[in-house]
Amino acid sequence: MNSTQYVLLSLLAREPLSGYDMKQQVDGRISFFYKMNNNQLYPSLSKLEADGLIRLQSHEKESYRPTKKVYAITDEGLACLKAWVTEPSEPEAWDEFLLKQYSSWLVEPDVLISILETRRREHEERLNGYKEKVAAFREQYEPLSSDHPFFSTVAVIEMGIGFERSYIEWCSNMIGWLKENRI
Amino acid sequence: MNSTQYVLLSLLAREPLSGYDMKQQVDGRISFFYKMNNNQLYPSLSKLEADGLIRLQSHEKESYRPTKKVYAITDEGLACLKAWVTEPSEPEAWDEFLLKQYSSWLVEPDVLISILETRRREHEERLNGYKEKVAAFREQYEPLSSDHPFFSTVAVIEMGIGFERSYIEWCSNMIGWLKENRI
DNA sequence: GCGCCCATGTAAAAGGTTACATGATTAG
DNA sequence: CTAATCATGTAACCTTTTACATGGGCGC
Repeated sequence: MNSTQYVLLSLLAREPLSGYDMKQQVDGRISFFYKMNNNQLYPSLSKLEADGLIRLQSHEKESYRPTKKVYAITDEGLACLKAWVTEPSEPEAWDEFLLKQYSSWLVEPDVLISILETRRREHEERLNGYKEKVAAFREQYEPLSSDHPFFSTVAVIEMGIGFERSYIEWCSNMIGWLKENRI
Repeated sequence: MNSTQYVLLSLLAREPLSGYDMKQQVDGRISFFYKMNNNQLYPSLSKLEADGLIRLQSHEKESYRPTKKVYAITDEGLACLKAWVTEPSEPEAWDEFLLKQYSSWLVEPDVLISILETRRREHEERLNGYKEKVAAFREQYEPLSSDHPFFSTVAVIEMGIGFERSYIEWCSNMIGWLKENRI
């Protein structure tokens, strides 16, 4: 199972769609963190169907158009998707985690909270690592001149720090929201 | 020219290194946004050398060890790297932009400032787009239940908002710093 | 008539991942 | 004597990207 297949399952978990419609949705709605092309799309659909994770719901020939094949997710497909979403991701895999979060509505709030807490801890560790690196650089090489390699090294790590901070904040917001609305 | 080749140029712009040392540096220092393996490494080095962008500086046989091939960047290589760094990246390509910023010390501050300002503007537009999307969702579907697909949709866009914000802030910090230290 | 939209797909090439291969030395 | 480190590389596989192919209808 590759990530394209999980994306297709994620979309079909929401509503039945044709291959063409799935591509439209990916392009229009989640293109900022995932891109798909026809080459991955149709073979992935065939494989999902062969594995029994999706099934052909209708096969309409609308007048002149090519037969539109609308697929729906099966119970096995839904179980497979749920298992993938709750399975831990590596901290580097931003996009995989985002894809999983796109199906977080399938997961029980308590399970989701514990996933988010683990994730937050990992990113707090990374954040501290980056902070230490930058502090060491700044101490040793102050003042930094913009034509020195370390200027860029520090700049790149600063970007990492920003991302980790917003990641951690997002986890906290999600956890807070889930705990408030759990009762 | 693929991104691996630019990474190698970025490292050699800082100091002469052997293939093995480049891999060590990538693994140890910039692994959080870039990964490299031997398969890409050695063919890329050969190609860069064939294209005259790097040259073999020394070819030492230290007693028992395999001959260590230390490469240095050429003037053509430096020009090529500089051209790549100043060339605009698409807003989606985070990692490419980060790689380019790793060599930003080669670029004149004024040029770098204008690159960062363009970049910031692009991300401000994206941020506004996401904000509008979330507002529309929240207005239509309040209150959001955590077992409804839109809960996840909104969550994912919120993460995008966080990233865009930290990106914009980083650009602003860089621009501010460069302007202060320009005189 | 030209190009775009719908809707399915395929082929070829480039890029990336995993694992293996050599071969000497040093640390346990 | 086993495993790890240094240092080069190759082979096989998987994924991704780019482009093409079909074919009718619709707007300009």
